[in-house]
Amino acid sequence: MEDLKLLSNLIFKNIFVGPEEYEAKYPPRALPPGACVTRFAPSPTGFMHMGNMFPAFVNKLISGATQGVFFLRIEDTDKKREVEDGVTAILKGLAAFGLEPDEGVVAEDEEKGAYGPYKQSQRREIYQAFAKKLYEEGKAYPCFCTEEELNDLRQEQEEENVNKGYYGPWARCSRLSFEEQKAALDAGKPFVIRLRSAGDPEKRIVFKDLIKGEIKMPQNTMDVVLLKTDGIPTYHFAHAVDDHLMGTTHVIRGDEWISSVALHVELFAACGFKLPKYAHIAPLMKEEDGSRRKLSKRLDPEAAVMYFVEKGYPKESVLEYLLTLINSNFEQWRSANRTAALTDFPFKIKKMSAGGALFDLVKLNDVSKNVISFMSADEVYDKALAWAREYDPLYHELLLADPDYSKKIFAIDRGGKKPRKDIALWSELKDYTVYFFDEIYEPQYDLPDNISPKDAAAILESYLEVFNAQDDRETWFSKIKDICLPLGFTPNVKEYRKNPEAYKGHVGHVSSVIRLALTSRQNTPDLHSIIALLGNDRARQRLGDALKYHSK
RNA sequence: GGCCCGGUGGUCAAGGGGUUAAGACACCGCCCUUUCACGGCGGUAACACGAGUUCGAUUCUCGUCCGGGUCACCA
Repeated sequence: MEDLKLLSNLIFKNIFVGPEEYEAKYPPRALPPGACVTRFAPSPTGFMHMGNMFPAFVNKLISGATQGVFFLRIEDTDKKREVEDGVTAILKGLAAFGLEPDEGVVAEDEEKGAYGPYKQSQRREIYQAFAKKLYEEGKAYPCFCTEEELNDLRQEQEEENVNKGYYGPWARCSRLSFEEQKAALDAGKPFVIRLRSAGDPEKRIVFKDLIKGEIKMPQNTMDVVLLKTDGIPTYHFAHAVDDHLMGTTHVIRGDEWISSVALHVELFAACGFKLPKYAHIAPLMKEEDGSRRKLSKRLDPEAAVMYFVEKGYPKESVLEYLLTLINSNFEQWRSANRTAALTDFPFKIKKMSAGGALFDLVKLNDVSKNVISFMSADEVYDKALAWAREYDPLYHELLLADPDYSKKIFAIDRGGKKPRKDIALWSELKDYTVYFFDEIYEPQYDLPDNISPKDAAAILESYLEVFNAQDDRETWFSKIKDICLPLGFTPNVKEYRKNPEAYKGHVGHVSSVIRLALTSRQNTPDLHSIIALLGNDRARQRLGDALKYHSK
């Protein structure tokens, strides 16, 4: 007994605060019944990508739907992989999609909440305290095996064709006596702390995954590393200690973690912690060469969360698209509640699909067009402006020069029962509205195949004679109809279809010539509105320029 | 290889012993229409395979196949 205490203090130096004190310091949360405490726990190893963003969103959704708490914990236990400004990158990615945590790390060196610190690198003593207790209870032991020894072990196991790992008869250090432990310690040998697994390979654990349902698998038998040589915990041990102390009720993470649940079950039991509920989310997939694979942070540009920000997808669009993947009944709800806030959607984790979905940019675009079509002109202006400030300075300047004018542009064909749905990204907007801005507009004088320059000139000439930008819609269009017949076109489209030989074309073709002259586009929103915005002088100028060109 | 998870149209998916197997995206056609969009109507297209249970399996069970994940002092 004395030996144990002595060794314990030798192994866990300067650990004077015990687990009981931490338990007291972090009491259970006072939350309404049914409230879920969820978390996002990334390691700061690079940019945010869809692979974490997706689960983060689900976590946020669940806590939000239950008046719970969503906190951010930084798992910076691997200094080798850590990246500079990693926390900032995570925070930025989260903020770009409105997924700010309620609690936890909120800036590179700032956090809020009573269950911190929320960076694992600052929780070393806590893990040590719990590991020390485990050691004293005989549930953990120091292991002095070197990397080479471990490699040899693995090779040996490979040759004997048995499961690889540090366990049972292969776990040499688990049988070290106090004397041997002490001797190694005194010799200054580096060591890790391992779990002394009590698992029985013949027995199975059963747990209920909130998404996948009942899962059975063999008990854990591995004497996994709890504390690394540097005294910092591995993911598994940190998960147990942190999620217990922080009061996490629901652990929602990618399903690559499913196979470690057996370990986590043992760890929680060994520590005397109540097991949280688990939900494992299938990964987002990508199709390539006919087969699918997990969306790759390294290989796929669209995996990066900032890719969507740069492209100019409104954050609502991305979230909404993700929701169509997350909850099978979201689209139905959305079509019944066109303008309701996303947070009003009655999210149910049970409705999540167990299989991995292909990430479909085409569908995203469709969702985005819908989202934008329901925005007001002011909203479009504000959001496009914010995007342009960051990613298109020239366009930003143009929008800013005359906000009122810009808003009128965005108001065309917007707000009615059947709004246009042709913008999916802010980055499309400049090209889409280019003819409204003289600074960037370069007229082009192409014509449709069935219109000769001579006819075009004739149309423009006749039109200029009657043109007035102040005309109301009806007058405006009747003037166009009126010039048709004398020029050999018919104002009646149906008539033309019946009898195409009799005419050069119909009013649509005439309009096309005018549209082309004014915008250099075959397709535009409502021409009458465009003319009104362009104003008399500018419109006349453009019509005249085109006339000059075609008369050559 | 061991252990897990998954498999309904091209994609996302509803359904869960008896259904004409929803809906959305994409695609095609028609209608509306001065263009494009929007909208409306319609169309092509699916239960991986094989056994078993059952009067009856897409649904339940088993096996096969295929896809994915995991077997670190990484998370």
